[in-house]
Amino acid sequence: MNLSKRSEYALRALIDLGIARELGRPILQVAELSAKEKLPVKFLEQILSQLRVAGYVETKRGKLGGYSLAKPASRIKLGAVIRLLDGPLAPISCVSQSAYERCTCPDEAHCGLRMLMLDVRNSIARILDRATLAQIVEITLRKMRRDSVPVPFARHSFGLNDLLAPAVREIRP
Amino acid sequence: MNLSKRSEYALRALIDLGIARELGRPILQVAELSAKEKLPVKFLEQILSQLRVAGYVETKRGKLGGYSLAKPASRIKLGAVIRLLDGPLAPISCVSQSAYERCTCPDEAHCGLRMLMLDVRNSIARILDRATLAQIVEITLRKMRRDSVPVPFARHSFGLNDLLAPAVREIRP
DNA sequence: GTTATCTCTAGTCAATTAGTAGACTTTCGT
DNA sequence: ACGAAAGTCTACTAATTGACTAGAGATAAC
Repeated sequence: MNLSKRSEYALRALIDLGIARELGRPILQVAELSAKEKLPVKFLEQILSQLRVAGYVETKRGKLGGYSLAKPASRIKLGAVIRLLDGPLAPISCVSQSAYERCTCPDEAHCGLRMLMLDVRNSIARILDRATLAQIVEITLRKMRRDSVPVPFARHSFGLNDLLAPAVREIRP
Repeated sequence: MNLSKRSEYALRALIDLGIARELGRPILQVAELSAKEKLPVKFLEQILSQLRVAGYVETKRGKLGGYSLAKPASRIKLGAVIRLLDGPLAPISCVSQSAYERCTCPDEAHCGLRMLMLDVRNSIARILDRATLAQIVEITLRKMRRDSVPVPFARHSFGLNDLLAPAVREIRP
């Protein structure tokens, strides 16, 4: 019942992009994302690239480039993202909607295991296919504010730029 | 979100043992189980052995031996079986009850992904930790009877013995 | 034209999965 | 007591997947 790291990182990145956009920073760089979530840069790049091909993110190349969401967060279903990266949500393929495959059991219609797993798969899909990125972003931000936790990626909080800028200024007076 | 073959086969075998007991055949041999479910014999043996160590099945060794349930089917929780063979039900370990592990995210309490996955894990666990072998067996048998499908392992239906016995009689008159 | 970014392709390394193989032990029927 | 038919135990393996790592190339800002 595992979520792969790929999916996990993809979801984290999307959530960050959603938060950042909400706070007026539509574009983030891989370096920022990987720093915040402590993820391997190159691996994350691959994942973001896959998300781009699938139409979830857009990129701006070159200096001052970065990634941004390619569509409204309310139209990004988390179930679809997981399916893209990890394949079907169903625990066994004979109960998958998106990638059904017959299994070896002699009679699917009377297979107790299948009935059980169908229940599990529906339950997972109900949650994941309803949850949108917008919902997660909203809940996260609300919780952070309620608990007065500093919100990441806000333009006026300390971020990578705030930390680096003074040093740069000293080097080039 | 995958169930491994190990778990799948274990569950199938347990369900068969439950059905067989219900029909007055408390003991089944690996050969019967693997024939019915079309599973590799030796692999299934390993799995049954693991189920024995964990206290789910008992064995009778030697000729006419075989496997039987070691406790009432109503006391076998399917979630526990899956945990034994596949590890935690949770999609990511920071939401596991049985094997919690901190993840790399900076702040668990305000992690949107974690909230979502907690929801998923609870939903899976609710189903799997409530479902007992007895329930699955009962539902399966009811469905089979309703649809007038021949029930496997019944003492008076055609089974392995019925198929083999005539041949044996001819060889030894 | 230099520097900071993303892009693409390939390679690696370890773990996991799904088995196989075979010698060994136990028990039943005769 | 013996042989056939069961389960037991340990080891091996082959293929796949997962989680990266490496590095040359393209693009855009300054």
